[in-house]
Amino acid sequence: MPELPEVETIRRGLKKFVIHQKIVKITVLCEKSFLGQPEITEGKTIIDIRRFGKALILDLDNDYSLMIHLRMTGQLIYDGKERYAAGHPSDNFTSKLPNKQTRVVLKLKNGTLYFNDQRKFGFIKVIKTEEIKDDAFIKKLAKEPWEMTAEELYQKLQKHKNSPVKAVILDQTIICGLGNIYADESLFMSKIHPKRKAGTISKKEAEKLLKSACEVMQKSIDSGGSTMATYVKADGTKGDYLEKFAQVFRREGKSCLVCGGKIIKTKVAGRGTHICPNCQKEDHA
DNA sequence: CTAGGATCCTGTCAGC
DNA sequence: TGCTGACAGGATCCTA
Repeated sequence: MPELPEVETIRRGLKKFVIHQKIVKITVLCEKSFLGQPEITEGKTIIDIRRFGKALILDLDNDYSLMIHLRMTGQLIYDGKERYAAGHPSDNFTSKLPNKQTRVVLKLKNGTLYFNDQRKFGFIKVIKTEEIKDDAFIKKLAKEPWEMTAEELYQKLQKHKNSPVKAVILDQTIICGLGNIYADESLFMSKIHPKRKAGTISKKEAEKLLKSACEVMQKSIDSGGSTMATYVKADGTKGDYLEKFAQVFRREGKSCLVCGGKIIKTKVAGRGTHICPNCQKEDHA
């Protein structure tokens, strides 16, 4: 799914397009994609849009909120005077909606917000605004990289010392915001092999890793996420983190931009993982 | 408690 | 062409 930078990009975009709009009608096309009663939100106005890690919250004017998690393949596409689309990149951004992958349709006063999700892992749920902080997922979220000290990260790595470092930094209850792309990019930037046991990461390396995570994600936010945000307008700007900044992600077979060696793809913690074997040594010590 | 693997679901692509 | 297995920008659940 969209990782933290993409969700932040969505938040900013939606803030521009749907805030202060009234939800006229919600149509649920896939039962498992919408939890709670849609009727509670109908006729209510969106007054704020917040983000907790990779989760998005639309606050309404009746003390209820809509919590949205895109997981792997979720997308939010606003179709009004102009179109704003963000989330998992696909042709849906520009195609006619609703389509086969549309799970929920939120008819707003001046446009329509489509929730598309190929794999149905994502969801929208109705929640009382004051109960968000007690939500099982929200409650467990760790700090985002820029709120955390290197010492804190180091201690957490020590606590999970037998797991591969990549698995540890993908855990949202340990450090919040990284997903598969930014985990690979952060590890490459800090010259750490993703398979190394978390316990072998020195304080110095933890510091470098934290700094890299901040840098990689901030850069992506600044450029509008990785391929995600699309204004379908004449001059359409487009997020293009992968093209512009990715050093290893989806670059297998290509040359490392630092040493010229060949980037390879392997598997760590059950996820596709990209590394430069020359810059990131497994047997560091 | 940690660590690892299976699982939710649909679609696409490489390799026979 | 048709089939098969692997894989996918996430997180949870189950087991040892």
